[in-house]
Amino acid sequence: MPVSPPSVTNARSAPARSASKSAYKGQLTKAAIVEAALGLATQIGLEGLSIGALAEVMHMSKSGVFAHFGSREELQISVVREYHARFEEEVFFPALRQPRGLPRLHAMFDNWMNRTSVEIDSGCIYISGAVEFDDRPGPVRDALADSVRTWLAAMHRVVVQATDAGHFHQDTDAHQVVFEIHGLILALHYEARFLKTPGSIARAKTAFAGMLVRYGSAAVPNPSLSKPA
Amino acid sequence: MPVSPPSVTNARSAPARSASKSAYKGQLTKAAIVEAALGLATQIGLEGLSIGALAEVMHMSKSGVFAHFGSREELQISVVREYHARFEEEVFFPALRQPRGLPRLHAMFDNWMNRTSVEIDSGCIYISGAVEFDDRPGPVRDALADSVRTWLAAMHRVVVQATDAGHFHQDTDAHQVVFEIHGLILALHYEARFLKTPGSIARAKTAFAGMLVRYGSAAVPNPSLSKPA
DNA sequence: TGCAAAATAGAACGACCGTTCTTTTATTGC
DNA sequence: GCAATAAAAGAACGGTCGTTCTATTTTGCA
Repeated sequence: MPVSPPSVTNARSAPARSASKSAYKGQLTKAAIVEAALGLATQIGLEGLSIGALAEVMHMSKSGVFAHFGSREELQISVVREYHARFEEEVFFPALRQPRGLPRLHAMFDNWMNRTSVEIDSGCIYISGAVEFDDRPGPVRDALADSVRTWLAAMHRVVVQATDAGHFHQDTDAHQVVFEIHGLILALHYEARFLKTPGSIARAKTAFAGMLVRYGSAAVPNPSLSKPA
Repeated sequence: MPVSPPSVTNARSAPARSASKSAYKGQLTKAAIVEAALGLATQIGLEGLSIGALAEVMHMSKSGVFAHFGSREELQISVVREYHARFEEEVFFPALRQPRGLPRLHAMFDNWMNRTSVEIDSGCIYISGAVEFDDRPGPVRDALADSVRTWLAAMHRVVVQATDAGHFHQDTDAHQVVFEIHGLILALHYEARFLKTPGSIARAKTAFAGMLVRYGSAAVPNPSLSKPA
């Protein structure tokens, strides 16, 4: 299950005093640093994220920032985890309130696309991180890949449910559907953010609607083809 | 027209002696440097490309390498131009030997996908560059975006021709087709290179075949749906 | 209020970066 | 082969980076 706690855990200064009782100020500071780091990382990438720049944003000293993580790598991992949590919060969990099958899949795609639309300005670390770490093994790459795989697996589950519910052809390859949806999001991000091609959001929506027609069972007309609100 | 000469032009040491007659050794060296730089850039990105590392590969001094370009930015632009030339050579020009319309489009996709398959190991600077420069204005970004736009425009032209030839529905939106094909390539690159998902190449092929069915005119059955050789 | 521990600051390190300048070597044209 | 010129090397610069170490300040708890 793609559930991860907010996880404000320290790298070096773990209190270790039996149960975590007192909310040290350091943890709040660390959370604020991670938030700022996430903002920087979405713009300039996880690799472009520097402790010096982060310290400046936080009005802190480099060593003050550094002490919270113990290494730049640990900082990057914290950023990935924070991004993962927000992605779930914004894209995955709300979709669970929709009924299984096609409506839920449609909600997941809409939420994902809305987030990507925002990220036309801010950037997406699942996409930039994939490029930065695609042949750089290590814990950062692992954290990134695990997050993305978790999300794609969640989508896959929903597609299977849609097929079982008769919303898709019985012989629908769920992995194939997820692959193609992923491609739409990637194309949207590429063309809108890099090429600045107008109308990319509409293209992604149109393509998704076309996918539903192609994979949709003829017996059961697709209930959520019309744009929701 | 997406045609660019090999363009071995110097930044600082332009001979300027009327017509360029003598083939200075420096131009050969520069071409070799660009080739090595292209190899490095595909692996670690245009931003990761450093003159020091490049000098080491070339068994030259940093300043020796540097003198050929005058700036790192100029080096990066040279790499982009070289990549552009090879992309044309490998993907675009061979497809022109196919008849207009669907066969040519199919060849373009196949060539593009074959190249992307190779780049699962080596990396694609059209993709990594988009992430590295998506909010970093300047001549490198411009060179990259121009190259990609040129290529997408070429694909668009071919789709229009396929529609005119009756291979696609008469109301086919060519930009939409190009958008979706682009998405397939991006998904292939992402899932194969970063996530290491097996079978991604087959997924891209399957999705393209599905696209042909969806956009294909019912009157004229698609001649090149079967895999070519 | 006082004391221990946590949080932060500050300075310094070695490494690598792109770039500049000067000097030496290699190449070209006559 | 010689002189002119291009190509390459070498050393040094200012800058940023992640990290380490020590000192100082702030916090939390009795």
